[in-house]
Amino acid sequence: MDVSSILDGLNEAQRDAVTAPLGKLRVLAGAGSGKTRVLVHRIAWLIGVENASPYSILAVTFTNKAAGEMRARIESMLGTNLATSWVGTFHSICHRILRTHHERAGLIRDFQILDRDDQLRLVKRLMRQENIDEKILSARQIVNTISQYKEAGKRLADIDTSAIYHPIEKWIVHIYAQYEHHCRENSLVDFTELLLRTVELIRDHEMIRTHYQTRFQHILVDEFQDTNRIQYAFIQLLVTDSTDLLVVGDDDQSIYAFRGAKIEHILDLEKRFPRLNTIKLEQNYRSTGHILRAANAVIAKNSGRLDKTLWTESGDGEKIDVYPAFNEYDEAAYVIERIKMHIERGGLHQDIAILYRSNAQSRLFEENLLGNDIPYRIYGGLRFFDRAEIKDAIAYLRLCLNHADDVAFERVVNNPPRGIGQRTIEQIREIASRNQFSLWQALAHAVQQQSLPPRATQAVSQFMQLITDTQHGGDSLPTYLQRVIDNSGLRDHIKQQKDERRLDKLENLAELITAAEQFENHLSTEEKADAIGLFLAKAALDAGETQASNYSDYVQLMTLHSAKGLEFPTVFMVGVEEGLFPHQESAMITEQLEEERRLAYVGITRAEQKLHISYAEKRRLYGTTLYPRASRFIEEIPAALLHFVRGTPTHYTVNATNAANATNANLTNSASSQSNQPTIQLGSLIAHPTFGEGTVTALEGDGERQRVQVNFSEQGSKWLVLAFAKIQVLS
DNA sequence: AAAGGACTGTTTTTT
DNA sequence: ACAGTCCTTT
Repeated sequence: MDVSSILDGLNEAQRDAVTAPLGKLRVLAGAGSGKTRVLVHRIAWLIGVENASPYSILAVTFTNKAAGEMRARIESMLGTNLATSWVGTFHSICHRILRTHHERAGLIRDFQILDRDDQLRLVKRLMRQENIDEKILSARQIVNTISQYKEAGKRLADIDTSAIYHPIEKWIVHIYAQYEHHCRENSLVDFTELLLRTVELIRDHEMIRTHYQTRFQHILVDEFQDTNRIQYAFIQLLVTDSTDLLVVGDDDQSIYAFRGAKIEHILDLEKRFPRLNTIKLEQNYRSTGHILRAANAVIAKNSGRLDKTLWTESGDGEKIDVYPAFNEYDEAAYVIERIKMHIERGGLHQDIAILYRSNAQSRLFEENLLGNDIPYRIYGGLRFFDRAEIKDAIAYLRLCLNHADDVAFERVVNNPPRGIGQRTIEQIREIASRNQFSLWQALAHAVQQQSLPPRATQAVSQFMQLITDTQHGGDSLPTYLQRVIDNSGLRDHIKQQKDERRLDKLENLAELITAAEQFENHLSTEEKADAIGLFLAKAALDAGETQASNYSDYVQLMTLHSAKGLEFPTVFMVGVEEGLFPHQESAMITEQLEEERRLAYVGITRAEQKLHISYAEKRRLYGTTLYPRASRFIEEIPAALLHFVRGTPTHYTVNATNAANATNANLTNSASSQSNQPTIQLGSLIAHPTFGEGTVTALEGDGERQRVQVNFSEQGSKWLVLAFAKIQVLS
């Protein structure tokens, strides 16, 4: 691999980053500035020029997708396979370490991973056992607090229980204790535990620590602004004075504080590494000048930034269209209309993304896209391995392999229903906890002692028979999985349901077999021996395809958060209103408001050619009606970059009284309740209780949407919706 | 074991 | 408003 081909096509800053001397380097990569490129080329540089062994490289990402892309790009660039480098998510890397040193970590080799759903089930069960009322303290709250403790590195021993006076907190700690006990007994590890246990392992075992510190001479971390406390601790434990460390990230795109990310990690990195070099990537290859200037202007309002300014060599492009909609229906109609125009001009659906702050906003757009036969895809939602039928099948697989897997046991013991009711299960749990048995052992015990009623004994015996009959006899992963699903009766049960998603569910089960086949095909020879264990880990750590294939022509709908890292020729940012975005809860607290602003920055910088921003002047939310103002983020964009779009003004005379009465009969005291008013028309002089007097400069819409633009002598120009504005027509 | 009715929470999400 | 969950009923 020669030097020039590694540096080909890189700009100066990118080149500086790729060729930087070994040491501690922070690359601040603005949106669309070629961040992944730098990571990929840097690794090629390390291997090709610095003669680094691929074995000495550790590259960490947050998502499986990012890890997969990075590996694929490096491999295609180098023309070799990177088998000995570790490229993966924090969680998959920690999983690998724990599996390797499972005994030292106090785990069995095939320890299982608890996802959030499993955690909740377990905590709920413990709460019932302890008679804690879920109405007073939710299982979710407990799970969240446990995660927070773990993220802070707090084990039970680190919690001073005598200093806790609040009963709720006492209960939480009490359940935490039981939860920990149960997980330790059963070799269960939740997502946060995967990281914490690894950090403790490396911290407390010098041999292991030295091994990895020596091995990983080159450590690269992507999206560093998203690291939480344990992830940061993990990196710090591996990095020594001689480690070549590259962290890449963007403080302006830190949008995950709510899940524990600490922006300080990227901001204050030089405090940890005084010799840190910093390179900023500010040239943007994605968006037009107008869009970038808007993004720069908005983010400039934040404090404590590392201060980047994006620029581009491409032209200004079009202005940003801002559409003040009458209400959310009008907003959707605007977006649909623009999409149709785009298609008529020969554009593709996949060029377009609709981005919103909260998932609930997707519904209206879905309905309208559907109604207009425009193909669309929604990102997010349930991922493949999170679907109930898939989790059921996986639970059967787990139970067949390890009868002592109580989490799997609980999930499938009466699913499909086989007459093992609540009553029986209670008895089994009782036997299990009295004798320190697994639930499976308790079943066997109960059958042997004939301590269950005859019908239950019958049902239980059949269940045990089913599981023991499905032993793993050395078949391949997909063959065995197929057998497990067949024997479980899941398929037949789904067939009998009159669920509308019945066919989808059956398809998903078939898809699971396909996934297992593909997974096994991609394993190396030595990994094949572990195929089942590795597949189970994948099912827990990689939720499967979450997005539509790139080859299909769909309009894309997603939250602003899930849009991070993506780009689209045309972007609609919708619902850009005070209360929604910035969200109500975030508006009062500076840190949270700044995070919302970063989210706005992320949204704006998704657009390549054209950005539309819309907001509704009236919106129904949670059963009430809001009359929001345009978001401050719109005001933070220089007006010269914006083009305000209005519906085609309808220049005809309307009767304010009728219009208002038709739609808003309850509004007394408004102009609507007064008769004998002159009709409102262009040039009418009107009075408004707050804005004073003004002249009508435009009229548009009809019915409930009918509104007027009024130039008030004191307050300037405003749009008012006749249906609720308290207008008095003077002439 | 499925179906109806009350109750709840409602920003963002990966692993 | 509304969807998802829990508990009751049949």
